[in-house]
This record gives sequence, structure tokens and C-alpha cells, in this order.
Amino acid sequence: MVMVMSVKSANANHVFRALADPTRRAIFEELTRQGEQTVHALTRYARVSQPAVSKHLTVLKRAKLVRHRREGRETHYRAQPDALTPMVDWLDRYGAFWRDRFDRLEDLLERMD
Amino acid sequence: MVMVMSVKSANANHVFRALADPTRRAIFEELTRQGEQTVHALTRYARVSQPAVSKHLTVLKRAKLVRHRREGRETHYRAQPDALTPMVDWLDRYGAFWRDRFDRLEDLLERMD
DNA sequence: CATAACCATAACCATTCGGTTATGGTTATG
DNA sequence: CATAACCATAACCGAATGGTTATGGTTATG
Repeated sequence: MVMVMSVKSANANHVFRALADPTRRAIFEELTRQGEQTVHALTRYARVSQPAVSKHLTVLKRAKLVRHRREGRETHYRAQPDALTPMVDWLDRYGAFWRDRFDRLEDLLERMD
Repeated sequence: MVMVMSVKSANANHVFRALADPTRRAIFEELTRQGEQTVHALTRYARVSQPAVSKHLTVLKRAKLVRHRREGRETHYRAQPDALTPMVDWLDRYGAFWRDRFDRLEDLLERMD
């Protein structure tokens, strides 16, 4: 059982709260799928104004779910899935993992090709 | 890959929203640990008023995270961890599972004893 | 039967939230 | 150098949120 713990994970509270909003989840999903993105690109994707996107990114940042990298006049954001650990841990404790164990294992093995 | 889908799971949105609040999470955790509980008991546990607890339970009910059973003048609530499936699925897609795949598999096998 | 216990709902309130437009700072471009 | 692009912050606003007290309905109890 390897315990990595590279960065101190944000409060579980922050993670749960950050992902409670659908727009924020959409942004995080987009970053996960498409990789690093400019605020401009994210604004085009999300159907809200640029300041709204900026504020959402701030919340995601607080939860450590995204990192940013300034490059000239644009800021590139990328997802930081490590930060989901508190949520995964929570689900380990209170979740339904004990059920479909076999299904999940099967599924896991399948995806490991 | 067995697909059970006994009850139509609530919107993932509802689940994420419901678990965003720490008091609500605490209630759910308590129900998971201690099993079925009266509203009265939960009120004693949570540090808020009885109506507050009732409202939280309503939100959890909407997310199908709890079930209730009336018995005389008291209502017993119990956790329904199945309802966490949407969140688990979401983590499967966007989560950090792809990383420590092996660690998690190892962990899973370990817990299967 | 009167009273108390349990719970849900109503009514209300302060705060937070998610959105907007306005603005300003920094960097690229014509 | 003037202008445009990119982004964050400020200021503001309506709606949602999480809490409270008040109330009323149902069930148990003295």
C-alpha cells in the first residue's frame, strides 16, 4: 500500500463544495478530457461570462482541483485529479464499495487491458 | 458486468449538492456508522435544531441517499449507499483512478480477503 | 381525556452563491 | 505607440441556502 501524499490535499469540504456546482464540474471535466486550457477557451466552452469562469476557477483552485500557469497574457489551467483523493477516501468509508466489489474489480481489470 | 439498477438513481446533481453541506454529510455518516436512526436521535447528534435536521433529511431524500420508515410518532431514517453510484461513476471517469491503478487494485484485493 | 413527545411544514432572516457589467493591469499586435 | 486581447477583481443583484422560532398534526402516556 503506497502512500504518496505529495501535496497536502485541500480540505475535503472544499472539494465537495467545489464539485457541487454543475458549471464547475463541467469545467473540471473539460479540463480532464481536453487537457490544459486557456480561460478564454473555457469561457467559450462554459456558457457563462469570462468573469464567471474566473470565479469558478478560483473556487476550484481553493480545492486544489486545478493548477494554473501564466504564459504571457493568457493563463492556462489544468486539472489536478490528485485533489479528488479526499472524496475517494470518503466514498471508501461511507460508500457502496463493499457491494459490487466483484463488478468493480472486473471493470477495473477490463480497463487495464 | 452486471447492471443491477434496481431503483432509478437520483440525478448526480442532487447527490453532489446534497453532500456539499458538512452537516448533511455528518448526518449521512452517522446513519452509515450507527444504522437506522430517529430524527430525534439525529437532532441530538447534529448540533442544530430539529427542523434543520428535518430539512437536511429532505434534501438527502431527494438525492435518494436516505430512506425513511414511519413507526408510530417517530420516523426512522437509514442510509442508502446505492445512491452514491453516480458520484462513484463520475470519479471513475474524471477521477484519479487511472493513476495508482495498481495500488487501488491491490487495496481492493486486500479488502476482499 | 389532557398532556407530552415526535416530526414536518411554514414563515422568516442573514448570508452565500452564481451570475452579470464595469474596470484596470499586463501583454501582444498593427 | 496606440490598440486590442486576455484575465482578474470589484461592485452589484436576485435567488438559493442554512439556520432559526412558531405551529400544527399525529401518536403515545399519565
